[in-house]
Amino acid sequence: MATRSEPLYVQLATSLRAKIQSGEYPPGSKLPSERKLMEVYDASRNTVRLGLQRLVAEGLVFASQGRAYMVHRQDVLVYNSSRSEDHNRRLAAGVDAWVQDIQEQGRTPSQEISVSIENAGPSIAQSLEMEPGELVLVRRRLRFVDDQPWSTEDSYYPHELVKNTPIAEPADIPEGVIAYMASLGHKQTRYVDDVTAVMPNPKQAAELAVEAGIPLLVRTRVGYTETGPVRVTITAMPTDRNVLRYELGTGENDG
Amino acid sequence: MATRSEPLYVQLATSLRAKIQSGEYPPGSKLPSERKLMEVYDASRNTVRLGLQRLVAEGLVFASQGRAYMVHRQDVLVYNSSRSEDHNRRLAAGVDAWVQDIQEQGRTPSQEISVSIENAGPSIAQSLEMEPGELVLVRRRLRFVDDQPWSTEDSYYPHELVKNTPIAEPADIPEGVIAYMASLGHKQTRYVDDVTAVMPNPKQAAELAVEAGIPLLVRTRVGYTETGPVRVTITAMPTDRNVLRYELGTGENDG
DNA sequence: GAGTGGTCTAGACCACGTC
DNA sequence: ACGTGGTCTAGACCACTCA
Repeated sequence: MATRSEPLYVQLATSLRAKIQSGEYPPGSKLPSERKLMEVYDASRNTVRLGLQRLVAEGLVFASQGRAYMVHRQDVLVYNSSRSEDHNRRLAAGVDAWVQDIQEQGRTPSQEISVSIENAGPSIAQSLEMEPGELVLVRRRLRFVDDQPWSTEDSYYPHELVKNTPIAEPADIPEGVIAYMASLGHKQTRYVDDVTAVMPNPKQAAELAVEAGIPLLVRTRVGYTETGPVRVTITAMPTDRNVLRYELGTGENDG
Repeated sequence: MATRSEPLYVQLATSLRAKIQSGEYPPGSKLPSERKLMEVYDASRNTVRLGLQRLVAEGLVFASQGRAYMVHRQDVLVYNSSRSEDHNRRLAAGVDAWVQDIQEQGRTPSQEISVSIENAGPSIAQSLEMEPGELVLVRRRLRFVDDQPWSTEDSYYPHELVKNTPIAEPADIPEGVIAYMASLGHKQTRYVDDVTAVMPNPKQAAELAVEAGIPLLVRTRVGYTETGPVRVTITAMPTDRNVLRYELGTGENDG
């Protein structure tokens, strides 16, 4: 099977992985300590750590100082991306779509909002069809579920469009930003989402409290009115607690 | 800023990361060797490796035996998920939507198909509203772009629905599976996509030739006819070469 | 063959959690 | 106080790539 024999630390990882998947170490349980595993697998501590690290990188287990390695628990909520800008639905609820999605799953959402004015970077400028360096208003939201950090959502607007409006204030907008912009004459009629995933950088890892080995799902949404793009929203969601959902019917893309 | 001073290997990673992002080590270039970095940062080899490993885990650089660490190149293609089941478009092209997407970006797509009959696992069974253990036909596709592995796509069908049809053969279906199933009386009218990301397990990493630190984007699509689900497709795409796109218009989700 | 990363050992001390 | 993981050293030999 293997060309030679596999490295010791790979064997150790394979062995522990099998025990986790078989239920010998169920979600939430502790693994034996590194020193214990040294004896069991007759390996040095560094080798044991290499093997454990592999499981951490797969997102199977996580470690923290002073405590034993623990098997990861899954607790995933669904964020329905295809209806998240639904105008009627938002108005009926009086809250934003994410808040409603989370409440429907029996959880308590909250968010911290901060607002700043920045120079558009190259990618934001391109999406908004502006020149790099032009002013954009940035609305950053850190979202919590049951007081645990859950996702970040950063929206970029051309500054000219939203200055001196409630959008430029760091507070909730009851009817939602989309509806408010429509009342200003900027009614968004089309959205393009690009979805990818990255490993968190240190800043993101701290902000969202993600364990090592958990990727971030990144959705970049550009909102268009009849005349052009007016908003870019970048949402970052740790995949150990989020699934992004799109519901599609036939006929909508036949044009 | 930091509570104390940061660990040496973190400082090393931070320093190298900055040099990569500033362009001192551009994409495709080589990093100094581990032994060289030992001198520069006055650290042991293990410590140097810890720091480099951090950059590998972020997907910034990759390593392979006998060669220097190299800064990762990006080469990303777009897969437009919202139109991928578009009936008219598929018929016009005579090829499947993924093939058309790739060709439109000036690249050469190809795929290997294999077919098997399996017992449905719990998650597949639930999606197809079957009992676990009932027979499903599995159509696995390994997709290539310019002869490089690009993504995998595994489709699951209730065996009763497709046995003794071309779908059960490991070959291309010129008009596409969706159109063929429609001609059998199973016209899919609605799709639900769940998107998440995972770190590849060893098997996936080998099959798709992904470097360490690159997450896989995983799309699970369930296709429904008027009477119920008839197909589950799981697509796995390394995020260093794929972006998933959804185009949404207002009105489509107002129900 | 020289240089690279990959694997591995056998120690040491520190920081943190739990008791 | 004790056990846990976190950081770090100073070696060694192996496997692979490239000139």
